[in-house]
Amino acid sequence: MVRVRFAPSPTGYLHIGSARTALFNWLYARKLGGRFLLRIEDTDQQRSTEASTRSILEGLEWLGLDYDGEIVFQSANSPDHRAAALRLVEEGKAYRDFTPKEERSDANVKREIVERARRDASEGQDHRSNPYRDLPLEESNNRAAAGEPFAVRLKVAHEGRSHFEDAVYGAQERSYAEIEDLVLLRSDGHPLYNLSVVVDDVNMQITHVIRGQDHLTNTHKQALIYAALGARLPQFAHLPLILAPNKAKLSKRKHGEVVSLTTYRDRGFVPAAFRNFLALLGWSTGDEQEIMSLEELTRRFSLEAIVRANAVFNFSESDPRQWTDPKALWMNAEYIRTLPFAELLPMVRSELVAQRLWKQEYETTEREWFERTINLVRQRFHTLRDFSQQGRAYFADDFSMDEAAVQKNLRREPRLKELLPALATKLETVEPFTAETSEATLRAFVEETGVKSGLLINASRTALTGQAVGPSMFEVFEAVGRERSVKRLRDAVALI
RNA sequence: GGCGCAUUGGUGCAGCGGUCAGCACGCAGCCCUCUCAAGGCUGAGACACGAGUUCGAUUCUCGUAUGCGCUACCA
Repeated sequence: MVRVRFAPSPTGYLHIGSARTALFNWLYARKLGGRFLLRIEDTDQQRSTEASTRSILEGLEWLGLDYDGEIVFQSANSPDHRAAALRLVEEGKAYRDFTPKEERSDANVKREIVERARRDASEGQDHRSNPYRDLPLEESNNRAAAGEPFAVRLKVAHEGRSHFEDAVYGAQERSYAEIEDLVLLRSDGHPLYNLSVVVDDVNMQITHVIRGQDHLTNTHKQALIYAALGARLPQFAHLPLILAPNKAKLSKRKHGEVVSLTTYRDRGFVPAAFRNFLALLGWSTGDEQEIMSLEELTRRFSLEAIVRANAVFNFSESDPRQWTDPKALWMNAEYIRTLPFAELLPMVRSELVAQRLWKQEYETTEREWFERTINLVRQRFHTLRDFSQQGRAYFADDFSMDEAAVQKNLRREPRLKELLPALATKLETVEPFTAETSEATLRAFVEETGVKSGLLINASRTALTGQAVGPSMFEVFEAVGRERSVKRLRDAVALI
C-alpha cells in the first residue's frame, strides 16, 4: 500500500511551496487509496514553535487535506535515531569521530563551505581521510566510555556510485567520491536531519517520498543511510521549486506575506480556488482543462506529469492589484462566480459575520432575497472580502460613498437635486417593486423629463451603493428594495 | 570551487522529428452595454545561443550561457 508523508518543520507559517508539496502528497495517496501521514520535524528546538504547528494544521484543514493516523513528532523519535547511529557503529558501517567540533558562524556557512571545498580540492584532500575512520571498534568504545565527546559519521565507500530513480527527474547518479562521510550524530548526541528523516521514513513505512527538489542531491546521502540500515529504498519524486518573480527563492523575509498560506485565507480566497491554482504550479493534465475540483485533481494526478523546471510565482510588490499571482486572483473570482450557491454560502456567511453584517434572517425569512442578492453581486467579485467591502451597501446602511463616483455621477449635474427626489416619489408607489417595474418607472420618468437615462441610472447607482460600478441598476433597485432605494435617492441630494 | 537540475511569449502550462508552435492568466482593441465585470471576437508577444545527428529539428546528442539547488556536528 502506498504510504506518503508530509514533513514540515514548524518554524513559522505554512509556506505555499510546502502547501503544494502537501497537496501533491495528498493527491497521490488518495488517488492510489494509500495513506497520507503527517510528521512534524520539530528537532530544531530553537526555531520550532507550537504556534507554527497549529498554523500548519490549520492550513492543511483549510486546503481540505486530511491526514491519516496520528501526527508524528520527530523530536520524540530522537532516541531511535541515536540508537540507529550507534548500531551502525557497532556494525562497522559508521564510526566515531573524536575530532573536536569546528565552530562556524551561521552567517557565513555558505562561504565557508565554498572555501573549504576549494582548499580541499587544491590540497587533493579526499573525503575518506578522517583519522578516526579506521580506529578499531574496541578503542573507539573505550574512548567513548571514558567520556570523550564524539560525532558519528557514516562510512562511505571509497569507490563506486550511488544510484536511484526519481519519478520526476529520472535516473540519478553520483560518485561516492563526492560524498563525504556525513555526520549522523552530533557530538552533543543530537541526530542530524539526514539520519532522522531516513529512520522515521523507514519506521513509518513510507513507500513514496514526494518533496521539494532542494533535496534531490542529498537523496544520495539518504540512500546510503537506507543501505547501511538494511532498509528498502522508497520511490522518490522531487518537485520543482516555486520561485519569486526575480527567480530567487521565495522567502518571508524578502517577500512577506504572499508566501504564507494563511494570507490567502485571510484575504478572502476560496480554498478550492487556491488549491486549484497551487496544483497547476509544476503540474498539468496535459490537456486544456484548468478548473478542477479536488476529486478531479485526485483522479487526474500523476507523478509523471510533474514538470521539471521551477515555476515562478508571479506577483508585484508595487501593485496592490497584483499583490499575488494574477492567475490565482482570476481563479478565485472564477470560483466565486461559479460555485454552487450552497457551497459559497458558508464562506460568505463567515465574511459577513466577521464584519458584523450578518443577519440570521438571511437563512430564514430573507433567504430568497439573500441568495438572489449574492448571486447578483458575486459576478464581479474577486475575493470573499468583497462581499463585505464593495457589497456592504446591500447589507447595511452605513456604507461609504466613493468620492470619485459622487463627483462623476452626482455632482456634475445640478438638476439631479430635483430629479432624484422626483424619481424617488415615482418609485415609492410602484407595485410590485422589481427590476422590471423599476426599469419601466425610470424609463417613463426619462420620457417625461427628457433627460438621458444614463444620467439617472448612474446617479442612482452611486446614490444606492456609493459606487460608480456595479450590477445592472434595475437589479440593484430590486436588491436594495423600495424603502431603502427611495431613502437613498432622497439622501443623495445632500451630496450634490 | 565541485556536483546536480533546469531553459517554449511577461507568468503558468501543451508540444514528445514534419504543427500557421496550442491553451490559460495578464496586456491592447472591438462587440455587447446604464457603469464595471462577465461573455464573444480580434491582436501583440516565445522555442537562450552554437555545433552536430537527420531529408527535416522546439523536439535527439554535445558544448556554451544563464538561472536554481545541494555541498554544514542547519533543516
